[in-house]
Amino acid sequence: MKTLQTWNQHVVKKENKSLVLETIIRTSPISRAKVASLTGLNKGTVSSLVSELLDEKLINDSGPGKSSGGRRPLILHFNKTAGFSIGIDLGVNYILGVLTDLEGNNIQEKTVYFTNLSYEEISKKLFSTIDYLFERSPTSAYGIVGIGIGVPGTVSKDGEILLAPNLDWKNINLKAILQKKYNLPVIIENEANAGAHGEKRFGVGKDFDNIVYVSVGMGIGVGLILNGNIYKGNNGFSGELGHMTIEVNGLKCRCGNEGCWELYASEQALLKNALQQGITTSPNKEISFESLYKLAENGDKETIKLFEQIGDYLGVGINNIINTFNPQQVIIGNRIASAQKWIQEPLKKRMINQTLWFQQRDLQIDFSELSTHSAALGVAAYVIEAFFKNDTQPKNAI
Amino acid sequence: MKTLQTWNQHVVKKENKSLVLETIIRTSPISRAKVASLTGLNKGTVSSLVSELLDEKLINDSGPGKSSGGRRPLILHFNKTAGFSIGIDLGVNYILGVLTDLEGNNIQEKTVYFTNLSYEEISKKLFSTIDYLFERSPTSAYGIVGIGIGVPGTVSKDGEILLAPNLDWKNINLKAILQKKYNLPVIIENEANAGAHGEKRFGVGKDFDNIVYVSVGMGIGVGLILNGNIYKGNNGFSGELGHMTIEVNGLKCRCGNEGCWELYASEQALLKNALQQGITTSPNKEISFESLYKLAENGDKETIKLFEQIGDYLGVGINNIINTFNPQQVIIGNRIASAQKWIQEPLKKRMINQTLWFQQRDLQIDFSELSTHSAALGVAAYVIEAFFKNDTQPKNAI
DNA sequence: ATCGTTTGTCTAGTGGATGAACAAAGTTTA
DNA sequence: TAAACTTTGTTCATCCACTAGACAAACGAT
Repeated sequence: MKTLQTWNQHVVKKENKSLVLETIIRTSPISRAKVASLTGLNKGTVSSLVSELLDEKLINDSGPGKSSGGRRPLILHFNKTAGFSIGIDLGVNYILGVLTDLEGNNIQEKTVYFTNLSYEEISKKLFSTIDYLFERSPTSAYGIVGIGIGVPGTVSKDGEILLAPNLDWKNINLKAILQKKYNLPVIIENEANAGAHGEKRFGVGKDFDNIVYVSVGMGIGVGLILNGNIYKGNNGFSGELGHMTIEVNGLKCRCGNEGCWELYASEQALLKNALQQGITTSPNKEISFESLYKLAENGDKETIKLFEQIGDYLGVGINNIINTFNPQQVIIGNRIASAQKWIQEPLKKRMINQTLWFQQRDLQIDFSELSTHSAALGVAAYVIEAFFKNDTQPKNAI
Repeated sequence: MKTLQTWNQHVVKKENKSLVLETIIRTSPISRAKVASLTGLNKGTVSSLVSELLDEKLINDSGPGKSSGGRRPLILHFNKTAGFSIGIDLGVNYILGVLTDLEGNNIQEKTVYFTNLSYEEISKKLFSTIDYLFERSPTSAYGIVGIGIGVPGTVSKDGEILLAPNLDWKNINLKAILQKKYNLPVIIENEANAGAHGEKRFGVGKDFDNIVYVSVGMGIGVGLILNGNIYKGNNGFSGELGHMTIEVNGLKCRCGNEGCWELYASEQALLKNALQQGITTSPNKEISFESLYKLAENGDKETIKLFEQIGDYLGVGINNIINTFNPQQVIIGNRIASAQKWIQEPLKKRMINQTLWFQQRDLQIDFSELSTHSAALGVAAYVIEAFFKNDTQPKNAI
């Protein structure tokens, strides 16, 4: 039995206050009268809610605006600097941290690169990145409203990192650790989910409600936005589409399965194929995504073919995804997005041949807009949303 | 911009009235006091809402019950016969119609079999099935509250059947036709979605919120319940998992794709393989699911192997589904469910080998409980739910 | 017989939305 | 330039739904 209770009457106020605030955020600068007509609320109701929001410093009044044939409106603005959010993309060999205002604008950022570090070393770098952003955050009414971390692995619903294979982490409760250290709300989210949310809020996914975000790095992660919300599955383990079987009795994967998609369509596959074909970049230098990218850029036919092959296999998996989710949009994100020019064509060709006609109606394939920042901005946005959800009841600004 | 407005204050009443009604339905027989404590609402509030529900004939008062040390409670019951619902499973070679009360109990049913009929002939049979159930419905306060149809094909959000390949139907607006003919609310739903809903409401899926219902008949359809709600995708075309690729460059499918799952794991595949192996049943008789079932039942090793092979391939696709959706439960439904004894083992074996360990936690594979009735009962339930959604504001019973 | 309990109704009170009136500050028109 | 209309935002009386608490009815326990 659900303990879900749809109760009382001052829920109405909370909801309406939320609605007013969201309307101001979306359409600011705006007058009280306009808010009333947009929301359908009474002018008086809006007036009183607005005055509370002003008290809470969440919005500003910038004085009279231009008249449209009557009394001049008092212009309201969202006070986007009433607080700040920290979003971290914790990658396999980098940490990207951003500091954003309450609108999600990137105010400060810092990237640290590394290779093969232990958990202790990485967490030290993580803490110093957070500290760095803390120090650079302007003073504000609410200060830092929370910390969000995107991780390349599976996260349970209570924020424990259960398995991050590429980091070699297992069962780490980063949420508890950070909450204790900083005494702030902390959100841990899968990197692909965070990226999907970032693209939806700030990138190419703005106008869509059913989005499949495919994060192609060394592995493949997928973030699903269904009916406008992230879908995490039962234990928060969804989106493990990198381990979808696309070839029965195919290559052996370390996950125990065979024929997994990410063995055919990720950076990992690209590098392996390049090695097998004996493609050489600079002598004595390890082959890498960047070096292959340069080779292709210089017109090396063999390398371009490798990228095209990745595109083709991406198409196979994406085709499955489309037949499963019937999304409005598929977004290819993470590093591979930079190779769009070679990947796009074979991918689309595979899709046109294989996807059911009625799935192609209103379907769009896009490449990431925020590029490497989508996950960090996405978790920062999650933090902001959580802040507002708990903050529509009056809270004291400084 | 969404026109979604979270507004006013008598929404509260509607919600609470819904809550009270649902509580009574779930836990009847029950007293007003118990409803109050279960919902968290005030006794007075419950009293007034209950009196409205009594006026609307949606609940009954059966007089005093047993005391537990104080005044005897007045026992409330859900008036499950205040109205009736019609649910139809429109199959490829049959029509199954059920008449249910408002609790979804099967009151009357009628099945018609046929082969290779035109749209006109089928719709005639459909109408006569509906008429049959109409005539047998008891008189009640609200009469028949609506008609629901489950169809083996894709249905758009406004109820148009876009493509039902096995019926050879295309772009048929059955909803408009029925609404006009019967002047009642009509719900058209994909058969797999309906089946999923049926199993969730009345079958093995009762206690789960993330369910994948795999309907294996001649083809494979999938109904997805995510976060407790049916997920239909952008255009209502989701769940076309029958056309998921499980073998690159595999068998050619009439959908234009290659290596589609349903070519390997459905009745269609079973029959084809039987033919190829030269398995003979009764001479001069066409091979069929039933005849193969009998052969296997009699211990024919070859035939059993065919079923096991289906189980294995079902496992491959289900494995993909699990890695995608991380559901709590997978339900195998439709006719193939009757072959559980041969299918179950190879299916589970494939899964244990291939599914990620953390996906197997809290995961359950079940076979359908309602068997052939899940889709019909499912749409009937949809109709009932739609009735209550529009009926929590007062409506006049007869 | 008395006391405590449970149930359901009733009444007064409260919080929040609404509509209308109104003042303030504009623009448009004659 | 004055009069008339418009637009904005506040105030106030009213309404609606929920709540708390009092109360009566009906029961069990001692």
